[in-house]
Amino acid sequence: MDDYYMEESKVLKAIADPNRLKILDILSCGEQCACNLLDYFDFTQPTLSHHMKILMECGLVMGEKKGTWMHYSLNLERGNQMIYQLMGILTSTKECICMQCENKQVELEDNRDEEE
Amino acid sequence: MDDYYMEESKVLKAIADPNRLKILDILSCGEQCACNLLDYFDFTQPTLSHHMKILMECGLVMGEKKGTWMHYSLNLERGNQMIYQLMGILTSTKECICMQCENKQVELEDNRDEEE
DNA sequence: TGACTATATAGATGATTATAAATATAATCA
DNA sequence: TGATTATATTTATAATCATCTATATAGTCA
Repeated sequence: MDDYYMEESKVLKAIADPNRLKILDILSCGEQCACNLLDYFDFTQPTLSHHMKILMECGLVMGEKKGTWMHYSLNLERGNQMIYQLMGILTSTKECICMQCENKQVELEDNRDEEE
Repeated sequence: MDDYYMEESKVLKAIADPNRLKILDILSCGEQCACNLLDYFDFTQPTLSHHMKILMECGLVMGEKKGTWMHYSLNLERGNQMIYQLMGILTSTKECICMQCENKQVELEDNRDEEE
């Protein structure tokens, strides 16, 4: 169960960086090569390469080498999956972790009784 | 403009941790006090306090002190806002950063001509 | 009041991360 | 072939982060 949070946190860690959010925003309008992407930023080429690797490792970005140029594009299916899972965490569902321990539910009800 | 990515990355950093995702999942079913939350985890009370502070600072969680107990609850409006902004970044929109530099668009078209 | 309980804060530590400089790889072109 | 260009990798460094121990704060109850 905790593996689920671990996996989701990996994708979120990948996008929890202003530079990588900007990269995703740029790619949302279509494929770009690394050299074009670099123009938007102040950092050096190795740093861009590092960020692209992180975005590719979590599956959000796909890379295709065309001759000398590396072309990057968004994997929208992966993006949708990430957002769907995030909404699942923020929403009360039958599968939710707080439904899986009856004692917890009882304690919760007890607390509510005390409050009102 | 870059401030936008900075702000969004702060919320994402806050949730990009497996323990904090689990906390959000638990809170999705309703308010909980800190003592109940702690039962789900292996770490110590000060560590929980630290995580709750981070979740509160980004506005995703609200805390209310009731006597000795601290009661935490999800701020769903903030959660929705976060997801909406995330979807905006992953979607091609008129406001998108890649639309704001005409040169970039020209370069992009040139690249496409070369490819096909 | 004093003892107890719940929570927060301070300070320290080990792990992870963003970045740059230097270097390596690999494709293109003269 | 050699020069140039685009990208990736390696290594080092400074910053950030998760966690712990110890301590402080503040509310409850006898």
